[in-house]
Amino acid sequence: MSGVRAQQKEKTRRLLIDAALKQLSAERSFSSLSLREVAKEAGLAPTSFYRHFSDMNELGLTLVDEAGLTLRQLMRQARQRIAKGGSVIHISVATFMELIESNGNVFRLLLRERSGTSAAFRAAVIREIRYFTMELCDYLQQANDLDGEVAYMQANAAVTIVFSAGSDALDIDDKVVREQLSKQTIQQLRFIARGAAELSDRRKAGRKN
Amino acid sequence: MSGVRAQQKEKTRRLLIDAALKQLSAERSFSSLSLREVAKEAGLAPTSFYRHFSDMNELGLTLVDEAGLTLRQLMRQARQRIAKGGSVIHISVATFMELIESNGNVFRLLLRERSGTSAAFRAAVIREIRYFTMELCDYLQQANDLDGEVAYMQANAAVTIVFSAGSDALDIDDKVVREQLSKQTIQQLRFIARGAAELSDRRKAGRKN
DNA sequence: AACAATAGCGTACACGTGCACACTCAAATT
DNA sequence: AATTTGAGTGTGCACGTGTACGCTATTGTT
Repeated sequence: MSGVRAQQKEKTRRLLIDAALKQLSAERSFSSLSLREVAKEAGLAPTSFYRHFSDMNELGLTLVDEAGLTLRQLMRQARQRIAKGGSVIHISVATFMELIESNGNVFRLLLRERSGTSAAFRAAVIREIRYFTMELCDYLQQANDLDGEVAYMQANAAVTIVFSAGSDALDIDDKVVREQLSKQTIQQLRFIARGAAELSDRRKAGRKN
Repeated sequence: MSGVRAQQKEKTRRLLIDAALKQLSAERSFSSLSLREVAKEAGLAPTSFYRHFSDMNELGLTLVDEAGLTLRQLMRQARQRIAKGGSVIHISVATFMELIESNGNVFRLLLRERSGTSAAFRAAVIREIRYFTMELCDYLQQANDLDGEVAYMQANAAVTIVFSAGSDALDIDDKVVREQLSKQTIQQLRFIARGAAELSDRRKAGRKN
């Protein structure tokens, strides 16, 4: 196993993945992609596809995994910025919006497959979003000293709001309108943070009595 | 124009609409439906389809319109229940969850086409959701005497949370888990309501000084 | 050096698709 | 009563699809 062969295989595997990603757009969903199209874009014969994936489904799940990875990188990036000081909510929203702008099609993939027709896809997307939510939950719990259940509800609501805003942002070209959307999203996240903090306090007070 | 003919036409038009709705499911999206399938389900020859819709697209937009109608009926229904007394948030969530249970496929249609590949579909869905949001916004503004902009942000966030919960509910069979989801959603809506009320108060106080 | 494994190719097939076209025949109009 | 309209039919075409099959050529193993 010198690797010359395996290395080449990995290379064309990436070619296929990238070919699929490249064809994704606002007008083109993964499910509308055909095996032949992807193979062609990768410069392969249709039948060679099977040397790497048994199925378009398998390719799709790989893409979802990669998208989840992107999401986790985003979280790390946001944390680094936060460590340098500034409003947590503001920085998080800004970082997320930058993802939308630079990796719109990856995000679209997640949004679409979350409500798609394949149970496996839906489960995979939900899993990735859950990771994301859980990481935020831990952070909130520690940073704001929240009740665990309350922190989860806040994290869940926050992720929902941010993803929805991201979805809206995908259809907005005007930079000014986008900024407006960010501002609104930030305010909504503050609503949630405020409500969560109060409930957490009330619960803690209840326990002491 | 005695109507015997027009009446029959309307009847088979409904047949087509119902056929399409019938074929929608968790595993079957509208975009995956073919003209031939729909026509067959309606008991028509494929080519007869064109006497009623120029396109599958046109049928789809009609379905989205109907879904929007369903949404507005839901709002009315919730209001009637609220008038009889009880927690506004609780009743609203319960009513919405009933819609998910009885009209899951209609709701799925909205969710999917909102992030679909057709700009026209996306616009149509967004329009319907906006109507819904605006109606809620008016209600919140009047009932809670809120600042207009704040009321909109609250309505927008609330609809986002509820729709997301609805989307989750579609994949939950267990009634207990569903109830848990409802409880969580109610709590999240309270977070938002709390935060919105505070901001609105602060704004009003600011104006007086 | 001989052999096995395998990435990639080209051909071929059956299938479902949207849609064009030329019909029929009942309802509506004149 | 004569004519026009239009809802619904059946046939047929060109196209894109997934994938089975047998092949080549290169790498890895013995």
